[in-house]
Amino acid sequence: MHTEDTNALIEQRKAKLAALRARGIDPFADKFKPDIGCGEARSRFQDGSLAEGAPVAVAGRIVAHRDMGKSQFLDIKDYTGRVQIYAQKNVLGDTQFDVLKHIDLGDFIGARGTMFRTRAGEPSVRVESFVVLSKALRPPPGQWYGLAEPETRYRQRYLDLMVNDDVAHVFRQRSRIISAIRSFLESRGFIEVETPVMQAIAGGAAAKPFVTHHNALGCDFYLRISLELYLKRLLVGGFDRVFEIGRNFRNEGISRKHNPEFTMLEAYQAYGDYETMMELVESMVCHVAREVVGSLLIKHVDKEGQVVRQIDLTPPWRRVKYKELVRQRAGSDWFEIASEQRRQRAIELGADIEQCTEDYEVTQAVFEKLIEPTLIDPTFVTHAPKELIPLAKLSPDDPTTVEVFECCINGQEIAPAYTEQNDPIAQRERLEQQAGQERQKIDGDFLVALEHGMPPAGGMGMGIDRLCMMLLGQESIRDVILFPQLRPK
RNA sequence: GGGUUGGUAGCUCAGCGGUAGAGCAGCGGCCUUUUAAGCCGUUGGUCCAGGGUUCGAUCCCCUGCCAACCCA
Repeated sequence: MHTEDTNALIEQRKAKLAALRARGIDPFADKFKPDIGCGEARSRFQDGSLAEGAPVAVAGRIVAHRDMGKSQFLDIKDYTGRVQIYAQKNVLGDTQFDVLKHIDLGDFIGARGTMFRTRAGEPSVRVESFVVLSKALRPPPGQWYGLAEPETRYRQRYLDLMVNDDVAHVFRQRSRIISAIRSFLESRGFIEVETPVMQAIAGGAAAKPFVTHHNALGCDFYLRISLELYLKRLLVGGFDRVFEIGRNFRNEGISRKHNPEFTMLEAYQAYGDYETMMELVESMVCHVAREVVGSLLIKHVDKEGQVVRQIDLTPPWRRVKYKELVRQRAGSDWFEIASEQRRQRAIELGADIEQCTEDYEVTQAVFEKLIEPTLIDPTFVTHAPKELIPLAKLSPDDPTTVEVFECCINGQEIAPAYTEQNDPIAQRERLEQQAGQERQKIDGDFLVALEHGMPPAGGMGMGIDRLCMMLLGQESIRDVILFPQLRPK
């Protein structure tokens, strides 16, 4: 990034700014109220709802400039799209026409005029007057080749959005996805809440937290790693259907699938269970896909436009038990053989078990490495081993497993859900077991809340960023987060 | 943390052991229906940094920094 103001292009623009001011024009002072969007004016002229000669006032950023001498064409762009405006010397007069000499790509202008069609058939605004609304002192990235360098795209996302329309489209779609989720949950009687981001104990998941310090209280806080334990407190309080869409923070690596801060949806429904949540997740994702993508068939394409992956969201979604999937992939005797044999076989299969100390972790490594990436169409993987999930209820028909599912789509975990544990004594035991010696990690206040009585409930979480990747065909989480985490410059 | 690739003009990229190139943008000129406008002319560089090899390094070697991707 070039921040030194010694650049010649910047100097030239500053000189133009000074020239405008010398003429009594302050390019930042003018207010201008457009009465129609740029793209809107163009499309409405095309469909006939805006007639030849109709007066319009449009404003936008100059994205192209074709100087014909005594007339000029400029493309201006706003949120609705772009439109061509046509400035003629004999209409504007020498003085105003001359102002265009001090205009650059990237500047904002507002123009009044009338709609007409050029000889080439382009809907255009014949400019009768215009004002400079903002002078850009730095040049925009090239319009034709765009902006390709990933670092600049992420670090200066505004430039990426300015010139890469497909990128802007992804983020508008993301906004619509979150909006569709909200309206879906609200239509089912859920209320949206906000719970603390700074927590004395970061619970609800196994992840390394970020630490911060509160000066006045003289103590450290953690940025939350999940929303779960506070939303359950609200179930205790009588909010039977709650959800929160919020940022979680995990102090771990950065990858194609991981950003240190990411957006999570969690929803809890009293008197529901994990099967209730299956219906909820399936209906919600289908609702969002129909609303935003307009189809239950999601196509991912490469740079050449070739379809590289197709995801079929048509319900009902496949439901399969965790152990069943593992047996299919790793051998029908997987759970019968000795622990050492499992380890050996996991290595032969190519799973990475170097970090694994417990038996269930070996199985989980097989699942993560060899099974999860193959689950492209939506799959509810149910009945996970109880060791994996300490906040769920044991399954009555197989008490080595819990009443949960992990919804996998696009080869990624997208939504876990449980029949929530509401037995305070069993919950305390599970958490203490998990915490091992480190007693401080247990959220005692949460357990007190459970002791006051939590209704039976189903709960679900959903990684919004990964959902967006799946629905919008993006292969990196950085392409669905406006400002992904980067090393500070 | 490991591997791979890369860092050259505002943007996108070539190039190469012999004093740095293109397109676009910019600047000057011509042009009143262009749309990646066109035509003529032209400015612009710490070739990421440091060290080494060499008569000579943007290029080869080493180290470092930064980034992207993959793996952990």
